[in-house]
Parts: sequence; structure tokens; C-alpha cells
Amino acid sequence: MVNTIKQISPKLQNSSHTSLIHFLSFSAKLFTMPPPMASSTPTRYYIPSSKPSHPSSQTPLSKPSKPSPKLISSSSSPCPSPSLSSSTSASSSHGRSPVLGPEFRRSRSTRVISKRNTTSPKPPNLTSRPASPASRDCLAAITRSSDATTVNTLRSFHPRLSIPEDYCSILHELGDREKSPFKASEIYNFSMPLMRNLTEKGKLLTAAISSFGKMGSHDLARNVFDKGLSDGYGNTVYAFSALISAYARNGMSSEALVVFETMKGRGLRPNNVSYNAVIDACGKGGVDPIISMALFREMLGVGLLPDRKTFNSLLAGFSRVGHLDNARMLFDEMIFSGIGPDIYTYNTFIDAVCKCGNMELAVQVVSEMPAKGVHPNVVTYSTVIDGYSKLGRFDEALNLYEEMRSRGIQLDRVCYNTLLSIYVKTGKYEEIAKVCNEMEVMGIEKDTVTYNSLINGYGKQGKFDVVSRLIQEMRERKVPPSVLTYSTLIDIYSKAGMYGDAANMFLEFRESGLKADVVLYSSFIDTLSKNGLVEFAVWLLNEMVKMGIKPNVVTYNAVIDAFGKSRISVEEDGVQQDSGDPESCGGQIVKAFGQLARGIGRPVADETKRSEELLCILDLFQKMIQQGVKPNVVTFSAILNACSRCNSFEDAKLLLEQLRLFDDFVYGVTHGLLMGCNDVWIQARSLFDELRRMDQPTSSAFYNALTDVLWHFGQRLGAQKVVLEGVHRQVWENTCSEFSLDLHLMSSGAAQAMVHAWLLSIRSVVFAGRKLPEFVSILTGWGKHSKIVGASTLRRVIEALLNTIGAPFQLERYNIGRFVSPGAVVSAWLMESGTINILLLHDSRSSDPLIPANLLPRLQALQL
DNA sequence: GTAGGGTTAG
Repeated sequence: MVNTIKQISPKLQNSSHTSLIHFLSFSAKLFTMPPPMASSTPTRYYIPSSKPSHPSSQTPLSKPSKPSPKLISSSSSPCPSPSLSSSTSASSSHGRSPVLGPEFRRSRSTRVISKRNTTSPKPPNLTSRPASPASRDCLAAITRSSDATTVNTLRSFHPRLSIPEDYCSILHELGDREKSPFKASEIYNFSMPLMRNLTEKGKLLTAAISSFGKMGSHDLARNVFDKGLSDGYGNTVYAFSALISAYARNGMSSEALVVFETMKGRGLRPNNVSYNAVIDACGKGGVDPIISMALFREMLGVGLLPDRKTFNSLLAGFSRVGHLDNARMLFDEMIFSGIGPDIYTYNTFIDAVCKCGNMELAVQVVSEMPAKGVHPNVVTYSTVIDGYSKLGRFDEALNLYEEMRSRGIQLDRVCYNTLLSIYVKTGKYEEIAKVCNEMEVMGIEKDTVTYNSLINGYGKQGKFDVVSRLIQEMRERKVPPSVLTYSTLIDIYSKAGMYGDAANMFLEFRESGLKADVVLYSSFIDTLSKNGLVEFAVWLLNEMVKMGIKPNVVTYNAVIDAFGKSRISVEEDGVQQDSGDPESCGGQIVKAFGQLARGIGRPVADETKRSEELLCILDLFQKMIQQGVKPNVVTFSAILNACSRCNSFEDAKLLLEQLRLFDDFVYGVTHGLLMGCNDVWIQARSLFDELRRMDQPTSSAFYNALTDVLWHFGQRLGAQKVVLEGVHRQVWENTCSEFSLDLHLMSSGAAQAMVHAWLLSIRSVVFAGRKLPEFVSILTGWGKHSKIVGASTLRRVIEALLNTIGAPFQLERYNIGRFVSPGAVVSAWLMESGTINILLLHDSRSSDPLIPANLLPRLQALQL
């Protein structure tokens, strides 16, 4: 058996392009074979998995109720049998090509993958460590009282505590409850001398490593581990496994892998816990799941039986990178192999489904849980609520929250934070206050996440007095700020143009000793980009790489957005020398804030410079790919916006042609539309369909950018068709009623194309003999959604358009964001013989056969 | 030794 594996393995290694699915199905086959140790006693564990489907998957699907999906039907009748395999494959896009990856749809979370969850206390672990009454009392006394009394408490309990069990148990439990490692250190130092031999010392060591790991103090875990090794009681599978797990919790996958290899080098044989921990570390650290699968195979090869935790960790790895198909295969594999999914399995899988934006499937999976004897808990609900919230479907999210309440499920801190983030996003301040009160009443203290969320919400609304109060409260309650607290503060101050405050916050951050991360730098880069300091933005991008901070897709998108916006800086001293040194880089950042505070300089007018900038995007795009950062739909929008800012059609065309080499589908469609190829529309529609599962701001940004570039380069009919596709897919909220047009969420190109389409549709109403209402109106807003508040760019563009085409609209006297016209006046204008030709749009480049002129107005009006 | 929440691009 082992030989078989050795024979097959090299083949796999050689074919570097082996798809994950093949890899997985290979492993699945492997999994169906008994491992060497168990070959004589085959268990039901190894059921062949090559059957097409298991019986229950043939049951018809239950359709989730539409307007307010309930996770669990309130009727007592049994839920329809699970049908996950059939339902997921039905909703995936197999067989259609080309298909966009989850990255392009921006469905992956861009958050740092590793995330500690040190703040919500877990329920005590009753199954594995039955604590003695004395150790329970001692633990309670220690957690209740101050740091300084820990040793005294231990002394008083000492006669009643067993060695080593009670001391180990106290350490373990403390890891679940405390954030600060101080008490754990005190306990460890007090009790180590009490241990009577190397075995007892080793047990205490393992407990300490585990405890420190849970608190996020991986460095302390490492210190005691090293001491244990040198003192002769650390060379155990337990200590090594505990250290791997400590690294896993902190997202330090490479360290975990090194420790894992080291233990093998020292002649220790990793057990199930070791493998599970290292696989878990890979998942949390964002390591390619191919590595986790290799470890899984290795585990089988040495005769270890994977258990539920192994599968759950593997599943989490696939879920995190958005490989929903592989996650599903693993999920099915679990069922086949007799390891039933548990609440962790379901919650992990549901999270993966939510992250792909497939809420209908998520709701369905939840509804199938009770039939499997697994009941949705607060985590399940929080996951689905957050899934809706991320798509901007706040009503559905809040409905679920009500459902959870009515089912008597207690909210915990994470759930409260999820709820708060919804109210923050929707700006419901009374509700925020209510939730905060309720948390107090329930004895759930605000943590760093809560404060970050609140600071962000109030900061975005410009309520800086509240922000200051929150910062004060954090200090008073000793809630430690994280890098994110500082990034958030620096970002909201920068966006509000309060560069002095931003600079001060940055200085405070540097004194805090926290490590800068990709979010902090991306936020700086965004500020620089938005203000036209392009060279500085690119410089900072290079600096962060030198300092070992890996840019992500957000960072690149922010830089790309800068191209074509460059301005001559006030000081004219250009970009600084290269350094890679945090100190001098920090100095430059402070200097940049100073410059921004003094004014942003004048735009670079030179057209050749703009063209050069456009082609820089290509370099950046290549760099992204090289670094393994996958461009997404926002990248696409940013590139198109840069094209719209450039006047050279040739350069834009060249750029798109080059980008087609990376992604022929997405950039091919754009290129085709720009060139006026009629054939490309079939592909274009399938692209629009693929992008359905985006949140509204992202999808409207996509349609806005695409229409803008087409309009900008004279493809006005094409632009109009794209806008109408968007309207059909309800990309913009309440865009269009018959006699009132709302353009305030549209870009200038989209809005102009839309005005033409709307007027044509009114024209057909008039020609059908219907009377127009007293007034018809066009709403542009007055700059609320513009990047520069009050700039009213859209209003001015529409005003100019209406003047050019001679449409008889006037600005309303008391609402400068609204153009109106008496129905009769518009009607008369539309009846004029020349109007139709003004309203019809044309492409400057076209491969279309000529459509008879008298057919065009009807065709265009029909599309609305 | 396993699950959910907060930040940055649009």
C-alpha cells in the first residue's frame, strides 16, 4: 500500500498543472482504500465513493420561501432530505464557458485570512477534561481577581489541587477565557517547580503552550517550548502539536510547517492531532489547499485515520480560497465515508457558500440541517446574516435576526457585532445605541471589533465628536486598539481631508509598536492616488513590498485608480530615494500628509503623460499576476475608468488588447464593444449574467465604468445598450419610472445614454397617442454620490446634454438636482420632425449591417 | 486540533 502511494506520487508532482479536482478525486480514491495499519480490519469508514449519488439526494428540492427566507420552517414536519450534491451542481456554472473565477466576482473576502478569535469565551470543554471542583474554584478565583493576586490564589488552593492534572486544566481553561497572558505566565512559573518528573513537566508545558497560543501569544508559547526542549521535557509529540496549533491559531502557517518538519526530523511520529493542527494552520494561513491535501495523503500513507476535525479543517481551507466545488466534494465525501457532518462542518460550508454570494443555496443548506440531526446555532445564523449584509440585502439579514430571536437562540458578541455592522452600514443610529445598550445589559462588553466598527460608521458620517468619545471610552475601558483601529482612524480622517489629524494618528500608531499591515498601506495609497500623487503611490507600493508587506488586490486597485489623475505636487521635489526602511518611509508618509494639507497641486495637462500613465497599468497588471494577486471586477472598473480619462483611443485599444492575453473573456468583451463588433453581444450578456451575484455598489461601478469608456470613445449606441442591460438587471436602484428618471447613481456616460433612451421611450408614448402627465422630470442629485461632495459633475453634464439636444427642461428653482418640464412642452418637442434624429445614438465604429433609419427609434425604445 | 463579526479598492 505504501509502495502504491510512492509510485503514484511522483506522477502527481511532475504534472504541475494537475487540477485540484483531479487531485482531490485521486485522494478520494486513495481514501477508499484501507491504509496499511487497518488493512486487516476494514471498517465502514472506507465506503467506496464512486457512486453517482447517495439515495437521499434524489429527493426533490425544497424551495426557500421568497420574500423573507426562513432558515428553518416553523412547521414540525420533517425537513426535506438533504440534496446538497444535486442542488449545488445545479446552481454552479458547469458546462458553460467561459466562467469567471470567484476572485473576479469579488466574492472572496479580502480580509486577512488569519484571524484570532480570542475575545469570545468558549463554553467549557466538558468532554475531554473533567475539571475537579477545586480547580474550577481556583480558576474562577483567578479570573475574578487582579493580576497581582494570582500567585496568592494559587498558594491558597495548592493543598487541594492535584499534580499535574489540575494545574494543566487551569492553564487550558484560562486560554479560553483570558486575553492577556500575564496570569497564565504566573500560573506556569508557580507550578513548574511542583512537577515531580519529566512526564509531569511535559504535560504542564503542553498546557502552557496551548494556553498562550489561544491568547495570541505565540512568542511566549515558543519561549516555553524552547526552554522545555533544552531542559529535556519538551521533545514530545504533545508539545510539538501544541506549538503547531499555537501557530495555526495565529495564522502562521509557515512556522507551523517548519515545526511539523522539525518534529519528524527529531524522530517523533506525528499523530492525528499533529496532522490536524498542521492542516488547520495551512487553511488559516491561506496556504494553497494542494499542500493541505498533500499532508492529508501523507497522513493516510502512515496509517492514520482522518477524523471529523481533519475533514473540517480541509473543508475550511477550500472554503477560504473560494473553491466551492472542492468544498462540496469534501462535504459529500464526509457523508460517503460515514463521518457525518457536524455543526462545524455545516457552518464552514455555509460560510463558503455565503462568501460566493449564493444566498439561496446557503438558506437551503441550513434548512437541510435538522434532518441530519444538526441544529443551526448562533454561528450559523451570524454567518447567513453576514452573507446577506455583505450583498447589501439588509432587510433579509434583519429578518433572520428576528427569526433567531424568536427561536430563543442567545446572541453572543460576534453576533452583536454583525448586527451592529448592519446598522452602521445603513446609518441607523438609534438602533446602534439600542444594540449597545442591550450588550451592556447582557453583560457583553464591547471589544476591539465593536469599537472599530463604530468608529468607522460614525467617522464615515463625519461625526468626529462621537469618534473622539469612542476613542476615549476605549482608553478608559482598556480595550486595546488594533492595527485596524489605527487604519480606520487614519482612513476616515484622510477621506474627510483632515490630514493633520490623520498624520497625528499615524504618529500615535508608530509609537504603539503595532506592526503596519496591508490595510494601513492600502489606505495610504488610496489617499495618495485620489489626490493625484501617482508617483508617490507607486513608490509606496514598492516600499511596502520591501518591508515584507504583501500588497493585495485592493492595494493594486487603488494604485490603478490613480493613473490618469496625476497632478503636479505643490513642492515639486518629486519622489524620495528608495529605502525599504520603516523609519524613513514613515517620515515620508508624514511629509505626504503635510503636503496634502497644504493643497493638492494642479492637474497634469500634458496628454502624452496621460497616455504613458495608461500603459503603466499594463506593468502593474503583470506584477499583480506574478505575485499571485488575482485581478477582480473592481480592477476591471478601475482600468476602464483610467481609459475614460485618456483621450487616445489607440492607447486604450492597445491596453485592452494586451489585457486580453490575461483574460480574453472579460477584456475581449470590452474590446469587442469598443470596436463595435456585433457578435460580441452574446458573450457580453453571459458576462453580465456571470456577475449577477455582486453587491450593488460593485455592480453599478462595473456598469458605470463600462458605459463611460464606450461613451467616451464614441460608442454611444453600445453604451446605451450596456446601460439598458444594467437597468434590466436592476443594477441601479429606482432608476426609471415612465415619466421620472433618476440618474443620481450613474456615471456621466451612463446617465447621458440613459437620457436618450428615456426620451425615446416617452416619444413612443406620445406617438401612441397617450397624454403625458403635467410634469416629467430628471433627477441628477446634487453631488451627494460624487467623490467630491457638492461638485455636481453629473448635474452639469446633464445640463449640457439637455442644452445640446435642445430638450426643453429647466432646473427646478428650489431643488438644483432636478430638471423638469411640463408634459405638454416635452410632448411638442418630441413631435417635431428633427427631434428623432437628435435622440438616436450611433457608434463611431461598427460592424453592424445598416439598420433602416425608420426602424431604429422603435428598436431603441423597445429596449427600455 | 474544527465554524461566524471589524479595515482598505468601487
